[in-house]
Amino acid sequence: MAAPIENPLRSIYQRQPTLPTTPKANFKVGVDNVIFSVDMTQNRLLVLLVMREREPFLGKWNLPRTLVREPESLEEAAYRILAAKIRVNNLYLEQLYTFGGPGRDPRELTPPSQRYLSVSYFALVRFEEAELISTGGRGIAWYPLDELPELAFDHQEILQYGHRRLRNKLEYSPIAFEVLPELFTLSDVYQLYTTVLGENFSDYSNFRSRLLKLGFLEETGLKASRGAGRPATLYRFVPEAFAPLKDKPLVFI
Amino acid sequence: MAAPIENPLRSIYQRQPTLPTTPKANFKVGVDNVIFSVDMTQNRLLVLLVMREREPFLGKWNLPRTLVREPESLEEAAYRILAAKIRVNNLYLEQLYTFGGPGRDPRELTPPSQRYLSVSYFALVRFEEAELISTGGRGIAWYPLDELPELAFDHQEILQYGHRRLRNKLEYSPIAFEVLPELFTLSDVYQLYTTVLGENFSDYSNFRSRLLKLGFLEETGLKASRGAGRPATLYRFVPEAFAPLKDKPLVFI
DNA sequence: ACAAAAGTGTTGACCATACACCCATGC
DNA sequence: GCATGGGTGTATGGTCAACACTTTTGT
Repeated sequence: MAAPIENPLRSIYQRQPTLPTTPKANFKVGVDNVIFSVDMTQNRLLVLLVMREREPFLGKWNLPRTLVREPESLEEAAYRILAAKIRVNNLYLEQLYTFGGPGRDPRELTPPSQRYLSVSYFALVRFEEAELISTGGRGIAWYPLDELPELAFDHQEILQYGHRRLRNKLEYSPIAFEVLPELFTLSDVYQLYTTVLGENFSDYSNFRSRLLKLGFLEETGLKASRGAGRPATLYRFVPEAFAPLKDKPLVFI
Repeated sequence: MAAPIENPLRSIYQRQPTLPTTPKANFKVGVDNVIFSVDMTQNRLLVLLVMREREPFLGKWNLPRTLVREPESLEEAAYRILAAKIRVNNLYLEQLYTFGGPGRDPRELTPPSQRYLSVSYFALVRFEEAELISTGGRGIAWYPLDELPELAFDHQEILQYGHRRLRNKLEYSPIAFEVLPELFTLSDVYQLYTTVLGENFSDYSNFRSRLLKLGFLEETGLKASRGAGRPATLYRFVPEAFAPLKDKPLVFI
């Protein structure tokens, strides 16, 4: 996964080194969450956006965010905004990337000189159980990734970076099962993969046998009947069976 | 790559949310570099360490680091420390992870309350051309990864995280060629992989044919004779030939 | 001539892909 | 009984690990 803002090949001697006498910057640290979920009924990949209620960018959408408070860790701050916006029981959360260039936040222009750095987090939640918490009424919504509004700050970039991470993670780690219900059918899994990675990422029957051969899905014996067609077997993800595969290069494709 | 400090499965409702009235923390932002290089003559993986010259942890080793100054970006700060410690022409640099929990730095204990966050960067440089810059004489050295001294702060953790990233990157991206000389033999490449990933990661002849089949190494026609034995063909990395493979899941193993 | 290092080839096991086909249910 | 979605099987080609073998050099 390449970092988005870097050019690794640039020689360090093409740069004018910052004079060591420049004062050390003072930062406020924000945490920005890229929260994804998948609406399986409509096969849509969604991201959670919040309408800004103050300047700068009042009235524009942005990612759920907060400034880190005195006693809390970055991860705690990430959980805090998440919990302020939605109620969920299961989620996957990991740090994404840190954006810290000068000029990211227009508030930096007004003295006393203050820099704004933001550590972004990436989350995946179960759409069916995610209950949005409406504070005062308006201004929080799931947006399909292909119908995004214009975003404040550099949140477009952060979101793209998160999307790339989501697709990669799906291919080699079992985050899908954090977000599927306790019991699920194999076509549930297939659908989830399809809506995130796009159509024709793999044949259903091959996907199916590959997945089963990995050996961490347990047949429950229960069946799910959804309208017409043969009822599907319900499976359960078995973390203990997955553990030994943790560090191996997996391919769910 | 799992984040090191997180437990994704923990429910957010097991946490006591930070009261929104807690004041926003003020941060100094440090950049810590995990700088690797490979000594091919001795088959050793090395990391650059610096002896601390002030409190806290005076006299202990730590990663090269600096606080971000007013006008510079994170990446610029990373380049700045790197350039202050070594002179190189080629390097690979990318952001690693951000560590920001309270209590990481003992200086946080003395008021006025100030938090220290550190954004770590990961770098790979060419050992043969990396010239250490000795400032005042002592206190900067390449350490083999299996003979590390005790490190200050949480730098042991940062280093381990960097090491994990290095091994992963080596498997699916061409960073090795950033660090090999312009012209190299296939056993140079093999040796580099072996010293980073450990012995028996793959048979030489299989590694060789896999690598050549990828098609981004160009035979130069030149030969390298190193003592006894058949002279080896010198190859060159061709970035244009690699470009189309950029987003595909590569396996160098 | 022979040791040392580079480079080629072969084999059998496994795995991915693209399909064709069978099964259980609702209507 | 037929449409619908679930599930199984198979033939083809490719890839991978292990290992034997050939080639080109220095001494």
